[in-house]
Amino acid sequence: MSTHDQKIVELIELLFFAYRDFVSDPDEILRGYGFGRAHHRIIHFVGRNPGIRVAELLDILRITKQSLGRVLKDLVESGHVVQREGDSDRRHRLLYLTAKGEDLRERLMQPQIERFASALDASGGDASSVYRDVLLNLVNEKDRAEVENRISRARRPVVVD
Amino acid sequence: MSTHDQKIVELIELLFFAYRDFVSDPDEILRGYGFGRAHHRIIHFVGRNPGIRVAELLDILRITKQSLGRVLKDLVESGHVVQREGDSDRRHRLLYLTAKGEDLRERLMQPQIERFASALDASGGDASSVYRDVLLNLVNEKDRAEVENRISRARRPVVVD
DNA sequence: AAAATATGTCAACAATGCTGACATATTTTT
DNA sequence: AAAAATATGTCAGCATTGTTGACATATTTT
Repeated sequence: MSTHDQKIVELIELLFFAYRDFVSDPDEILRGYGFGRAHHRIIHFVGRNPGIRVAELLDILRITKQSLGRVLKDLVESGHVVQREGDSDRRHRLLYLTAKGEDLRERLMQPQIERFASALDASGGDASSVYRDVLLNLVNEKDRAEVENRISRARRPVVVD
Repeated sequence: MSTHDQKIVELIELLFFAYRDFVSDPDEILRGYGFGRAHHRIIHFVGRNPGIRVAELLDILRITKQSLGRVLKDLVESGHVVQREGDSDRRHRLLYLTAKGEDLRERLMQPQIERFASALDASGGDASSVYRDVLLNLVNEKDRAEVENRISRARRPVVVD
């Protein structure tokens, strides 16, 4: 194994450690609600994509309808998410966060924002853009354009009650 | 929310997408063995830390003894991992990969190395070191020194049969 | 009218976390 | 030497979140 590969192995391992700690803060908050990581993902992506369709959410999360359904049901029942009939196509169920859902989304995100802010700060310069490039290029080539588009799309400030 | 925070939210989301795709290659390989992600983690960290103690592995993975035990048993039975009595302390069970285990470790790692190599390449310059810094700084402050030490520790080329 | 699509639901199962209790062997402390 | 602490293993049971496959309903497209 080359020196170059050795360095990469260190990055692979670091990604594990970083991810491990990165999700630990929200995990702890979620416990207080009786929710898990799956709930977090839904809250996050619905919040960032108001009016998202179920099929889109499935494509982002790469899980099955059944897995999503179970967890989504919890969130609708707890009043964090609402479903609306599609306008152009009434088969669609468009998903939105309620004010309560949006509050939770922000609460879960807060420690992650702080963690990233410190990490970028400690890493100096324009670490942010380099780091962003690498992450984006780790995504499957075929999904890269879509992901880039999705993350940078300005969020419409829609909260439904 | 500030522009700065907006940028960070994009990174948070990207981390999800990158991780999602990053683990997908090994996941597919593992299916062929009837193994899962938990098996991969053990194979990886035992391979990188030959002679590691059970307690250390638990600390890295942050799971319980029971969760580890179940999966570790599979790997011992399949002949990928062996346990040896500790030399200085005979209560210890030191873990090693067999040649078969080492082969699998490398096979699982290969697509991840390639993915990283392309991503770093596409991100130009010394993306590697910046990226590394950010990841390391995402790790909990109290664990950072230990993680840094662990990942950069040259692996003793020990394979036991 | 028929076919395709979007969503929901049921039942069963698998992987991988968890808690709590307890057993054994070994080492450390008293 | 006896007692306490430590490292590991194991049992039983349970929770979360993933899976497959089948089928139901409403709606849109052909």
